[in-house]
Amino acid sequence: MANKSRVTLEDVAREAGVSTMTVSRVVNNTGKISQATREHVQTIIARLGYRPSRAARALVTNKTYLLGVTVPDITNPYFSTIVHGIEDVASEGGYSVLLVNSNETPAREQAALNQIDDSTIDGLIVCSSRLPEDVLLPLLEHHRAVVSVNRPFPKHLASCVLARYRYGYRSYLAARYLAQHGYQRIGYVHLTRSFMAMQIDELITRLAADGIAIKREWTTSRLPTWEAGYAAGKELLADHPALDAIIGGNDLVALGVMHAAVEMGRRIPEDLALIGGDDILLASQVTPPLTTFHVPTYEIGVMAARLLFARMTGDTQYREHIYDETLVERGSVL
Amino acid sequence: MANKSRVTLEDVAREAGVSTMTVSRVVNNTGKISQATREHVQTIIARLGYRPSRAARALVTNKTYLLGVTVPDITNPYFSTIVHGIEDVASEGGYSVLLVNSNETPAREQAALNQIDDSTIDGLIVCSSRLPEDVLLPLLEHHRAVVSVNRPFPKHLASCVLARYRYGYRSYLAARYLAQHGYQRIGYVHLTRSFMAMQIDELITRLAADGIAIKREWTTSRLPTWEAGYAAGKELLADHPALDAIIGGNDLVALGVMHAAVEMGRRIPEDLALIGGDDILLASQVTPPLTTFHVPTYEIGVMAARLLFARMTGDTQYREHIYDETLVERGSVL
DNA sequence: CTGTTAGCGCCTTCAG
DNA sequence: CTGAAGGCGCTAACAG
Repeated sequence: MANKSRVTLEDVAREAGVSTMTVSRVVNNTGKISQATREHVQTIIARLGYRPSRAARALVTNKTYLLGVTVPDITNPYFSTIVHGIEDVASEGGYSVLLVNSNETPAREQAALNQIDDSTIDGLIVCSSRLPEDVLLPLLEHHRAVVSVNRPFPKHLASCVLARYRYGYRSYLAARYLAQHGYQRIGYVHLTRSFMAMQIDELITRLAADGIAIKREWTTSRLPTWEAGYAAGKELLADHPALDAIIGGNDLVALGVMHAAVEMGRRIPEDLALIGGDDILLASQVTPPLTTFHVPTYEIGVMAARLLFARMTGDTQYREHIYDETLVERGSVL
Repeated sequence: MANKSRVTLEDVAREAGVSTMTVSRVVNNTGKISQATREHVQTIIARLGYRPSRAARALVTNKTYLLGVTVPDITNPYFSTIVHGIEDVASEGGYSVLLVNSNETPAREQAALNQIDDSTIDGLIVCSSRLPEDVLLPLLEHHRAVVSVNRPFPKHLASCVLARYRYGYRSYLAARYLAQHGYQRIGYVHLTRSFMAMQIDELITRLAADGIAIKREWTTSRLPTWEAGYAAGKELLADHPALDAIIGGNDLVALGVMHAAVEMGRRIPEDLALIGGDDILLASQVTPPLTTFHVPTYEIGVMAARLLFARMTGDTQYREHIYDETLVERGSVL
């Protein structure tokens, strides 16, 4: 490192008395090389401390060995576990992960996607994008391979990992479950910008068809964070003290509501029942433990990466991986 | 994208009737360009959908606008929050983050670092590396700028973000705190491979000097995960039922111990006191809430990124950012 | 088995 | 204000 500039193939070739191609072949284990020259070249490589330039390689081979992954919030255990799954598969295949954490800010997601194109990464996994279709789709067209998690896409653009029904279908199931258990006034914290979550109006309509009445005022739309859930809980319970159950769009939100409720003197589940979603560790550790929907988060990441690799290796078929969200009955409902 | 190959500077130049340099200048907003040609070129760029190749740029400018970040476990909220902080600063500066999640596997950390060099990223932040010095240091020498989090490095190699005393000093403080509160038989779950955590023997020795006796058998060394803590709790409490307090190397571990203890019929804190470290959300939400050490995790990420940018922009001075870990007294200690 | 010739797409340098 | 030449470090495609 004392020398000013990088050791190149040419340096090695000169020193070894061979051509750059021979060195290149040794480095890449390509073509036929006599054992003698191979070893000789390897010695020189070691002595000079040569390391191939990924930038130069990328330029000529058009491959970066990088996968892009966008998530709205890496701090959310739901997403960090997905990333973990992706990472495991990627690293097996010799790939690294370029992480884009948009921090629940669509503008930032857009900016990041805008500067990452097919010369930066070989493939892209978009998790729960918060961008509207008309800005998202054009940004994806520059890429050779795309996989979407938790959001359906035009089939020619990307393969998808999706919940069996819809991501938000579980809110509907949760409401029915609560109704069956005798709860009458059910509140709902919808997740803002989640394109998969059931919209509030639709939920109300469908439940009405089942004879379950939820009022508009009992619902609110928030970011998928604990803090947002906490604030939602405070407001909902202050404005509508008669609520006897609240459905959170995910565990973080439901747990925030739980904290608010306890602070306000409600007993869970006697005074207020709670249901979340995602089954994060925290959900199982609070008292009472939170009834929620289990989601195979790690597998979602693994499957997304697999679907991406399939696309990257020329499989242009649209493929889908459907996962199930299963109710985990715990103590937050009577 | 129907066309087989990428639109290049040359395509734009030809179409616009100018040289590639002119186009390049327009793209990069460099040098003096007449308003007329600038606009003309921009039109062509838009029409052709030209996007500069990052690979080609990287080759000639030697800059990738990528920061490498290695963490042992992205699923650990401690690290995902640090990454969040790094990401925020990076994206402000137009940088993206290349994430290496070694999954608590040193071999994987090594493999990943080995294929990421200064032609891949412009700078590297190494968080809580689990690699021994003799394999880690050589891997870092290839990089232009390195920052270490939670592990001291030779000053010429990297700037550092470190806990004021040592990362593991808090275990010592925790033991003293427990002793002051009347606990006599204090167990300790040390974090395996953490280079900053106080070694078990040292902790015992120092505490002995303070008149606090901890037996070797009351301690164990585990991975920094909830599951590992749970297993440790089961074993420690089964083998040494007389323990009246246990210190976890971090919150995840301490919370695992708590769960095990409750399952085994212990009341917290009456039968068993618990102290963790990191102050993750989960710690504040269990019952009773966990006494722990607050760590400014997000700021650690921010500072690490700032120190890295300083190094990348030619500041070769060794710099250090020291953060404090402050005890948060909650309900898991009488 | 090994070497030669051409670029990959862009920017740096130096002329105009 | 604009252009021509050259090269970043590597590999693909041909020769030998």
